[in-house]
Amino acid sequence: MLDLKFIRENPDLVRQAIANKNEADKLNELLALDGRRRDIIGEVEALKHQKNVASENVAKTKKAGGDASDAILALRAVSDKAQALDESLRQVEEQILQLQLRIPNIPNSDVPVGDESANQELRYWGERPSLAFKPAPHWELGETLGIYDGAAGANVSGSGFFVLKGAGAKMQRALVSFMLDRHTAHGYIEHRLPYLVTARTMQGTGQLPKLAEDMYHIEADDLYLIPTAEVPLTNLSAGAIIPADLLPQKAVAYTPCFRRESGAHGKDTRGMLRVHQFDKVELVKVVEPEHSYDELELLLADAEAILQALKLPYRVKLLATGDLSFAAAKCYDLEVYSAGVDTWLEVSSCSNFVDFQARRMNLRARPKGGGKPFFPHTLNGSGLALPRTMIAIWENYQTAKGSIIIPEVLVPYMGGQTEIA
RNA sequence: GGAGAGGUGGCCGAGCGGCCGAAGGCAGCUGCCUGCUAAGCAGUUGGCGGGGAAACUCGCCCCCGGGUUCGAAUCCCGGCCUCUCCGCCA
Repeated sequence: MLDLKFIRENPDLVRQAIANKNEADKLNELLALDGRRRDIIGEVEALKHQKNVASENVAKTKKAGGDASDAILALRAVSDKAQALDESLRQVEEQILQLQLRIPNIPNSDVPVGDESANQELRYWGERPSLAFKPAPHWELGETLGIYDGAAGANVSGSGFFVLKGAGAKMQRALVSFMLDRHTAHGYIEHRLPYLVTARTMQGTGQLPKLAEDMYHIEADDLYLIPTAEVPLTNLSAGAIIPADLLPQKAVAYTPCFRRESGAHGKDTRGMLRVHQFDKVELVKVVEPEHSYDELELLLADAEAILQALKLPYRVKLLATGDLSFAAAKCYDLEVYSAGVDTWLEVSSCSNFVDFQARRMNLRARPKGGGKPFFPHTLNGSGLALPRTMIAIWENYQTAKGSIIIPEVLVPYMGGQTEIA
């Protein structure tokens, strides 16, 4: 979230960001509450000071063996009044927090303003495959080869779930291992994470309160299934003050991701394009504020390296303000071209959240020589989302006879297998 | 799931309901001393918020949230977490 003081001092900037991100504008309400909050604080603290002084006098009187019953009687009134004020302060602060949690991050100045039509396609990499036959979509390929079973997924869990079998399942595992190996070679520390997290954790990275409808919630224990490893991975040190010389922290984790996709019914329903559960390898960085935009470029390059190694054609998009997520200040999307469905599939979003998430989760860092703790910047990016990466492999590497050539870098991870036929 | 123990500052560890934001120790920092290091001596070292240009000042913080009280680290209730034992279990 944004610093209350910053909001107070830069209302126009904040209002513009809200408009650019198409969020509800509750700024005036927030500012009014903030004024009330400070009024109450002034009052309640004066009262408490009075109370503290008088209370000390009671102690002294009693110690000296005197009678303090009059003073005590007078104090009771002051004490009650302070308590009542404290209660209204608590209420105002809760209201402020609820509003504050719904104010989006401010887009960085180099982010194009506008809706998704203002997104900038920055560059293309690789050649789209030129197939001498009409490429089949992955669900046809997969079902024919016996490596994908959509019906079985629906059978056990309903629509939006799928099953991989044989070489399909193995390729998914191969991709996970390959990605983890690449990223750890680039200095990311591998993590295994909980898939269920608390509401507080969801709030830390910005999923709650806004996206409550998009997540699976376990009622009995009040836990949420993670929609991305970003959530547990970024929150690992939430609430703590970490030594700044531990920065930058680079972490990678493979987890399944669970999404209700409540707003997306009827969209991309075939195959593995949009599903309720999918695997993803995620990169997270916690860095010094002054380096975060450089780190974003490096993060993007680390994600791109996977697509390049797999020889999959892709493009890089810089998202416009209207397409930017609630918590992000700047974001690049990586989209892979997939021949069967003949579209660009988003396989990674690389974002810089600056101090927005750190402030929400109260994650701070202590400067090397000591001094005031500061909010580090957090970043994340998929490296990469699995089903769509695999879709692109199946569809781009398919042959006229219906088999799939396995990308070279994956062959060692597939036990030497070079083709799925 | 059952029974017990415990959560205090960067760490260890004390703490009768009233100068306790908290003894003492360690670690850190600053002086002094000293060929260097160590030791010794003295001082110093938390977070958040309000006011102030600033020096500074006020309030809150002893796991969290309530309660009792003029006054709570200290008493009461609830929760969370950690540890030990038993049971169950991949």
